[in-house]
Amino acid sequence: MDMTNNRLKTIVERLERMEEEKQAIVDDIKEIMKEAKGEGFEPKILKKVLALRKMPHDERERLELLVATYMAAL
Amino acid sequence: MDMTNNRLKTIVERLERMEEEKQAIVDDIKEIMKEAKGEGFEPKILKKVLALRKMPHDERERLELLVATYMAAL
Amino acid sequence: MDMTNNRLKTIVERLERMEEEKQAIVDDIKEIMKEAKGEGFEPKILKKVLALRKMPHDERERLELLVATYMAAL
Amino acid sequence: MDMTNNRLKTIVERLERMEEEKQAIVDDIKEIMKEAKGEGFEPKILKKVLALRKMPHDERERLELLVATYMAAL
DNA sequence: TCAGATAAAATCGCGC
DNA sequence: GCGCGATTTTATCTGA
Repeated sequence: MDMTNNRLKTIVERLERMEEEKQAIVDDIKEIMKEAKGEGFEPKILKKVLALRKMPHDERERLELLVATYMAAL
Repeated sequence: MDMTNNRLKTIVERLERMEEEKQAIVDDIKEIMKEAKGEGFEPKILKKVLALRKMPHDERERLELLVATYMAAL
Repeated sequence: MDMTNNRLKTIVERLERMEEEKQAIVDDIKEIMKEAKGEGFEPKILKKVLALRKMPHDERERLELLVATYMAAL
Repeated sequence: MDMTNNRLKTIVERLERMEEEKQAIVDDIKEIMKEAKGEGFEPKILKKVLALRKMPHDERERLELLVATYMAAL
């Protein structure tokens, strides 16, 4: 058998497995959101909370980039 | 202690863990694409192949037929 | 007055005007798509048709051939 | 002649004209960036400046959304 | 040419 | 079911 075809098959199947895993996690997240909603927590607000908790990292990176940019601009 | 706050904390932390896992998989997929590219497989084509394999057969036919129809009408 | 600052101002304002024009066209395109949908044409297919007509003929053939090759190899 | 085909043709050609206009503007913006670069202004910085000048609007919207969200969450 | 950053487009999920 | 807003994915661009 052609080894190149074999290699392609291996790659595609690996990617497909990983896409499945990813999708499974996405589904789990949705499921948790749904449960939380059933307990009175709004998904919309939960998402906002997650975003806010994640923000400090992003925000710090953004600030560092801006500082570097303007240092370079001078 | 307020059980509702505790419950909320549990939910948020679970979601954050899952988001991390998801991100790890996304990074892995990128890594594999990169490797595949190094072996001569075009990521762009690989993505198209994955999309085609994922799509229901009849849906794919429907799209192709419609595109052909529109093209012919022009 | 500092001529360099003046020049910078001119450049920035020109760019801002062009960004606005660009956005106006983007909005118009969306509007036409919406109208077309109302007449029974699927925006998704219309976009594919536009992409196909825009793509150089040989590039299109190259992509289709590669996809077919990969699919066949699996 | 089939009026539907005619209508489709009209729509597609309108869209193609608008895409051309859009592309022309995109090209103009690039051209100006290039000129500015020739005069010593870095495109990277210019883009940052444009983003900053545009931000107040976006930022205000973001804040208003946050306020509304948390009011709703209470 | 390539990786990393930016912007554009497509998709998804909510609310009406 | 449809439009709208948010998220995710794809394509483009710039600098190394």
